[in-house]
Amino acid sequence: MSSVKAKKQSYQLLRGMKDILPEEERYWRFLSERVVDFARRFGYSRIDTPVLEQASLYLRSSGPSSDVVTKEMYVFTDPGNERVALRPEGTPGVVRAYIEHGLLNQPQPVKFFYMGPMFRHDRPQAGRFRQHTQFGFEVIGDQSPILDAQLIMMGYRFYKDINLAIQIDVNSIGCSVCRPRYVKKLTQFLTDNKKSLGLDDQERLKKNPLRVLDSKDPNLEPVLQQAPQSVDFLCDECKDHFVLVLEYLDELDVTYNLNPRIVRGLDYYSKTTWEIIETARTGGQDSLGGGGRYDELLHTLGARAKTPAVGFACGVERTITRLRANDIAVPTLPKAGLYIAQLGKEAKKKALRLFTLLDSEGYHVAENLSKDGLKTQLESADRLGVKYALIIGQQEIVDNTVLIRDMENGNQETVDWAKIVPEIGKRLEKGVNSKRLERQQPPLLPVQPQ
RNA sequence: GCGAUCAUAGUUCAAUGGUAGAACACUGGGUUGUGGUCCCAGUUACGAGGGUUCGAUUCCCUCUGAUCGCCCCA
Repeated sequence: MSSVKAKKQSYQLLRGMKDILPEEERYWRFLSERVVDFARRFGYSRIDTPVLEQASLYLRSSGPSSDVVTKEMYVFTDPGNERVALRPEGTPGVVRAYIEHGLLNQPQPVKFFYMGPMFRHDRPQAGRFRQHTQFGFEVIGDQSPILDAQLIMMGYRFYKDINLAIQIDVNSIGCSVCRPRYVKKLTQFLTDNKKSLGLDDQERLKKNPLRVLDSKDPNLEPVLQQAPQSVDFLCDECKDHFVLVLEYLDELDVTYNLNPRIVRGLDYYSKTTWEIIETARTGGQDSLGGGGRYDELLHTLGARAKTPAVGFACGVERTITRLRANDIAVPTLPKAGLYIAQLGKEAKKKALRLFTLLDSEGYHVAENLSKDGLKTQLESADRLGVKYALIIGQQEIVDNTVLIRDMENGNQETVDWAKIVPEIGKRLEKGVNSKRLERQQPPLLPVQPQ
């Protein structure tokens, strides 16, 4: 061994990345359980697609005018010399899977949900990370406006249920038939008002005029008020569709906000678009989720038949941030009802056996078998908030008993080893968290025959 | 990608051109048999690199990261 001090190398998180420590786990568990529950109730099946895809998948789908793909995507050449990308969003992968596996041969529409990491190489900021998690719902293979409405309702209900005050902003941006007419008109209008546009907005006007509607420039506000609105340019089909979406939303008692400025940042949207926005605007990143119809994307990505689709996705980190900021309680993990404390070499062995016995009986048992010192162990039991400590020391080994200590009042009772399971059963009948769900498996170890 | 502010133990904060303190947390102890209070002790930090200086945690530069705003978006 060298005595030369090795230089201490310290490692740190990559920019925009985040560790999720146990302290935050309950929020993640809570949300993912909610998502799974929603999916089950509304008939969505889970789909998990890879984080890595051909880069061209996103270039073709999300579009050359979207920053998400052109500026923010993690693209690189893999060791096999293939251009690959870390997914910046979920929809293209799901669509790819649908086409590739011929899911058009299943009863339509096909309903998917997913939850997983997305990557965007953007400058991190409040509520914005380079790796973030989205859950999303997609319905592929049906053009009915009732699906748009149902998805909007799901997002609405999801946030209502977790007590976050949100509003839904809805718009329709038309289809490949009517949108060009609108874009032309809007471009004309914006060009006429060019002197009111800031530098950023002039750039947008060239690249993607629709996005100018999203501008936060207060000077532009009065101009945008006068701007032509996409809903006034919809073709008959898009108009009928949108009217029905709104009718269904009324029927579903979903309160929404008609917002002609919701245009979304991805190129594939058509007809309905919407965003889920926190009502208590914090100024920064207040969009919790968004979605829209993408009737033309499947075809763009190689589907043989025209296949309409619609979906939305929400940000998990942002949702958790808002839950915490609003002090919204989420369930904590169930606590153990029992704690095994041991003192001495033989007792340690027997404690191990007792743990296994009780665990296989379905009890949730805590321990610090690696510790010595009874004091330390009871301290730990106290911190864990267990109802009973089961103590095994030298005396208990000799007598073949276990000492049951009530942690609330300090009362202790010695119980024969053979009776320990029924004795605990008596005491914990009233306990809420102590008994786990019954399991089918046999005990891992045979009960000690004594 | 642009701009501003910032960077000291696990956490929240101090102090200082002569290498750093506290609180909480953690570990151990207060005669290997008793927790929720108390007492004692201990571990742990100047983000990285370079420059100025006799000497840098302190001043300067670069990098890295964080926060906030813009862009964009979840």
